[in-house]
Amino acid sequence: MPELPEVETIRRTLAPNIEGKKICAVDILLERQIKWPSAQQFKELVLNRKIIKLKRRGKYLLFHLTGDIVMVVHLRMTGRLNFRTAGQAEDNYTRLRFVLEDSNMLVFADTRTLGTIYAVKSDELWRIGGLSGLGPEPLSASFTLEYFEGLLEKHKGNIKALLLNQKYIGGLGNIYADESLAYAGVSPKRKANSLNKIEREKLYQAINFVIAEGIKNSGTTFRDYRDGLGKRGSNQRYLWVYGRKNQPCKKCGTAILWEVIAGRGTSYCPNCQK
DNA sequence: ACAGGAACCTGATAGC
DNA sequence: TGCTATCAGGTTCCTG
Repeated sequence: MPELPEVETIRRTLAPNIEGKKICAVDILLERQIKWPSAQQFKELVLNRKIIKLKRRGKYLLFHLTGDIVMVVHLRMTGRLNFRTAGQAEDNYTRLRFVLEDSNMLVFADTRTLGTIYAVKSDELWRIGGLSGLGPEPLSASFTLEYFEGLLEKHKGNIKALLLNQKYIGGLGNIYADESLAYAGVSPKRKANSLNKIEREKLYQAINFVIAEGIKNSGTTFRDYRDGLGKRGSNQRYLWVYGRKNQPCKKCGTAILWEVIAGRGTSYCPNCQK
């Protein structure tokens, strides 16, 4: 569910509440969401350690703990991380609960149970394949126009599939891929290497723009997404195409189309996006 | 390299 | 009201 802006918002809302706190208890309610190591070993690795720093890479959250341990969380479609003060009601679909030294809690809840959680020594992050192979992310120094142009020139596959591929660009998902293409005026059906120089530049700027706006608006809440304190994002108000099937394009009034492209539901304006 | 489909899961909603 | 089909902010694995 959450893409880069949502995960970044979760990071920002959680960090001040959990950094510097010790994990005093771990309740694992659904063991299979712990992907590495075993549930028992996971518990031993994180218990009684202090959360030094909460970082993010792409759609992954990295909890840096004392003793060179890193707990890594990927929320997939419906995962949530919630900071709960001692008296607050239990989340529905709680799968994992961390009780902190001040008796507040960090709760992992996940309706569809697709989220994945790991704990590794900091020199064993390579065990998490999707994380170690992550491409440069929008707004970062390594995501240059030169890199992006080279990427598009090298690939003759579908542009939308390329934008969604985390090893090429880290952090874009279905919403922001569709929005980027809409802002750039590029059809999601195009082949990556068919974009000319102007289109490549427009798309590069569009990606950085929609991600920055998404962060500024605290993420996009369609259904499940909430920040680390349970609040909704507001970016859904500003979307051009995603979730707007049959509604008029905000630019030209043409009805937004929806169809499956590159295996994902895709929204676009057939008039503005060529 | 690339495309397409299935798998992993549960729940909301649209349509009949 | 009640069934069925489809869809969902993701990723990985398999086949062709």
